Amino acid sequence: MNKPQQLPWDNPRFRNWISVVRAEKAIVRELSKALAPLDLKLVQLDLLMNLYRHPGTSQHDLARRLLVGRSNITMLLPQLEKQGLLRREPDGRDKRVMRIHMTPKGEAVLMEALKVYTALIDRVMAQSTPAQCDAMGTVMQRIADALKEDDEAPLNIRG
Amino acid sequence: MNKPQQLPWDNPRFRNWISVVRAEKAIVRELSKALAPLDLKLVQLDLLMNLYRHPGTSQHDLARRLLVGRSNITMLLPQLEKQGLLRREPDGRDKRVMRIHMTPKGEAVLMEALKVYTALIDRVMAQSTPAQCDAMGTVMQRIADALKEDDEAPLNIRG
DNA sequence: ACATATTAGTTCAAGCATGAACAAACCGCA
DNA sequence: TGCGGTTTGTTCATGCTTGAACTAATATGT
Repeated sequence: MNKPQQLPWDNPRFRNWISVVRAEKAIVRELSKALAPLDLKLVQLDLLMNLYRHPGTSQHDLARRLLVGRSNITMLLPQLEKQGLLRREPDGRDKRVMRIHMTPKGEAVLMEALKVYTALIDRVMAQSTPAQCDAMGTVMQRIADALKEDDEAPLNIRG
Repeated sequence: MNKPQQLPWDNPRFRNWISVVRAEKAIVRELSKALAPLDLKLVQLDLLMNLYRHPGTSQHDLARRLLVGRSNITMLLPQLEKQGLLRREPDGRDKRVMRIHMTPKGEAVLMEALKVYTALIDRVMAQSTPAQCDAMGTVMQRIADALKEDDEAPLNIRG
């Protein structure tokens, strides 16, 4: 129909968001390349990072925190287990759940990967002030919070 | 196992970046849901947005700007062409290249999708000040610029 | 002009993520 | 105890993305 009076590209908030998307894409590409020597993919690093902060977690909780399907975890774990980065052991009380633990090798690889990761982040943020970075983090945190409320309290009408 | 003196989670820049990743993921999920009624996927919207700003572009340039493979464009276009959102016509001078143009229907759908997009962005950024949003945009722009220099192929999206 | 290199687009096999359907284990309540 | 209902993890078919070959057209160098 008729064009909107104001194109999104004239909207400062929208333009700023587009910058986010582009930067995120660029970082993902760069980080993927940087992780190749460690034989780690981004999703695998994501998993290890979560696992480090939640030792002995279940596959279900892992999937929930990583925002991926449970079946994805099922197919992701054997790769990492085969590489000796983690081990799965059945829960004693609930025979359905598998508890995931990192191995020392897993921690070592994670630390190496995190060095690469932080080096990249430090590099690309070096030209912005800490105050700017914090402002960015604040905005992002609020975005995630705003959308998290949607998921947990889906009060809006679904039809 | 010697742990690094400073874990990345203690690094403000890294923590701020993690917020970016989470926010971006959340927005992507939310936007995908919001675009479903328009029968548009995110990559398709991405393509239309690029096409709007670069009418008559070639598939090769589209792929380069969208940071996807050329084969991806080849398989993406027929869907959109079948929906009547764009048309492909051969270049008069170079018989290898196809020029992509949006149809009026394509523009209409794009505008509808952009309304949804901007509404979402406006909503999640409403609780941050314009100054904070601009700071965020500045940081992101610098990140993209820093990584653009790495790439030998200059992708000049800003027109 | 002709041989070679390069480029645009396509095809195809492989890798990944998703969600529905499923089995096993657990929970709750009578 | 026993019977539905729920939860955990797996399997499988589907769709998406990629990168390597491939064809056709163009550019380049001698």
